[in-house]
Order: sequence, then structure tokens, then C-alpha cells
Amino acid sequence: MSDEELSAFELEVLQHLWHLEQASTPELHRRVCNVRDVKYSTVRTIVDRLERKQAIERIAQQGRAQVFRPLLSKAEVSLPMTRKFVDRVFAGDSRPLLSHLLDSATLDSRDIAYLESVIARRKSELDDND
Amino acid sequence: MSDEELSAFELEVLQHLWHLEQASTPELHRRVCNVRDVKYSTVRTIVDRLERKQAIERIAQQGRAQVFRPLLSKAEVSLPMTRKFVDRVFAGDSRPLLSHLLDSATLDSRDIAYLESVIARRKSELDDND
DNA sequence: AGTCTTCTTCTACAAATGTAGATATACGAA
DNA sequence: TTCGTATATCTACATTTGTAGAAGAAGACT
Repeated sequence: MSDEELSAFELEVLQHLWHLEQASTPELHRRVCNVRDVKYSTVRTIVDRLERKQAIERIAQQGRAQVFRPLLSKAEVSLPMTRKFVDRVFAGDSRPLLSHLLDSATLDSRDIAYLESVIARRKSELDDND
Repeated sequence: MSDEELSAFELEVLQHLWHLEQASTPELHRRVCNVRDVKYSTVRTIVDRLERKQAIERIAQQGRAQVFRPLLSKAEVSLPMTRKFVDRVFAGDSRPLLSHLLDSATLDSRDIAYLESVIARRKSELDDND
């Protein structure tokens, strides 16, 4: 079930689709080109691979261009990828990553208030023997 | 400067080296085999690639076995990889990852106390206009 | 209707990755 | 000192990934 690995480039295109909700291949090509220069057929190949991996689906035709939308939600992608990443890079222990992010992320007061509330909850849920 | 990408398998072997501080190829093979079954020459290939990427170096000979040690620290590997991961999977915004980890990580009271202190510091460092 | 464009589809290809076999060789034991 | 075995080295190969060209076809413009 959608458990194929997604490559860096595939993720890049999927990000655009998440952002746009849906998009044609030419549109995706333009978006990618805003960042770096790649040929249309390159992007098209990535789109095909995403479709084969059932990460996106065709939903319409705009002129001769096909329109796609994501089949996988951000969470469906990011949760398993995060697990794998933590396993690979942090030997399964997410705490160093957590503390690094807490230290380095750009956070405004609202973010901080939210994080405080999550920590407060985690604290209240502690077993006595922790 | 050590800016090559490290593959999943290369990271796995490097994790063992970080843990052991140094190890011979046969030792690494044994460790990897504790988890899944791979041939000696497979591990040896990975070790060679790590050496070519200057992620590890030979430091000794034990009988006919060569002993290696990491040349890259955990931080030297995990910091750039984390940046790339956040870019790819979270479009550069680490906050969703942060809150997911804060929510899901296994934390004892000591961990929580530490995280509280980091948040307190971040809070105290807030600009007024944040 | 004819032509120009723009997309699609197919094919290709080098590099990286995971995986392993074959062959040579140096240690260590007998 | 010889021999068996554990290691090293080298070669190989399928798959995935990033990248793109060629050829055909469907819309759009005149």
C-alpha cells in the first residue's frame, strides 16, 4: 500500500502538488524551473513515476495537458519517511533530532506557546516511574 | 569536504562504527548480520565505498582484517542530512516535524525537563515583534 | 484546412545503490 | 613449513534515480 520509496525529485514534485492541490505537468515543470533548470521531459518522467507508484493520479485534461492530484497525504508520506530517517541517521533515537530542531527552528511566540502546551501534556502523562 | 551523500546501507555501517568507535570489516559484517543476512563481500563493498567517500579510514590491521574508524562525526553527518530531509519532506519547514517528534518520541522526565529548559531559553530569546 | 506549438509517449543512458560471486593471499595452527 | 580458512580485491549485475532526446499527435491560431 503506497509503500514505495519516493526519491528526492519525486518528493519535490509532490510538494508542488500538495501546495497547488492539483496541477498539470506543464505547470509542474514551470514550478520546478523556478528553482532549477530542467527539461520538460525530465519532469514528465518524474510525474510518470509518481503515478506508477500511486502517489498521484490523473484527474483531468486541460487542452492536451493532463492534470494530476496527490493520492498520498503529507502525513502518509512524512510519517514513514521520518521513521526511516530517524532509524538511519539517529539509530532510531529521535531525541537528538528533537533537541536539535527545538534549538534551531525558526519559532515565533505562537509556535513556542504551542510547543509548551505539548510538553506540558507530555509531562502530565508521565508515569511515575519515568 | 565530505559532502558526498551517504546511502541507507552506508549509514547503517557507519552507525555501527560510531557505536564501536572502531571495528574490523568482519566485526561489522557480524553486526549487520545480527539484523539481516548479508554476505561478507556485500558489507565489504559498503566499507570500501565509505572509505572512498572519506567517511571512514583504515587505522590498523588485526591479523588479515583491517580496522576502520569514522572520520565524520555524528553531527557532521546528521546536520546536513537533517536539513536536506526537512527540505525534501517538509518543504523546509521543520515545525511540523518538531511537533510530531515532541508528540511521539519516548521521553522520560529528564528528557522533558531538558526540553522545557530549551523552550524556556527560546522564549526568553524572542524578539518583541515575534 | 493547414500549420505551428505544446504535450505525450517512448526510449536511452550514466551514476548510485544493494547485492554477491570468484579468485588470490596472508595468518595461524598443526 | 605447509595448509586450511578467513580476508581482501576485483568484477558483475539488476534496480533506482536523474536527466533528456526523438517522434508523434492533438489543440490553437490564421
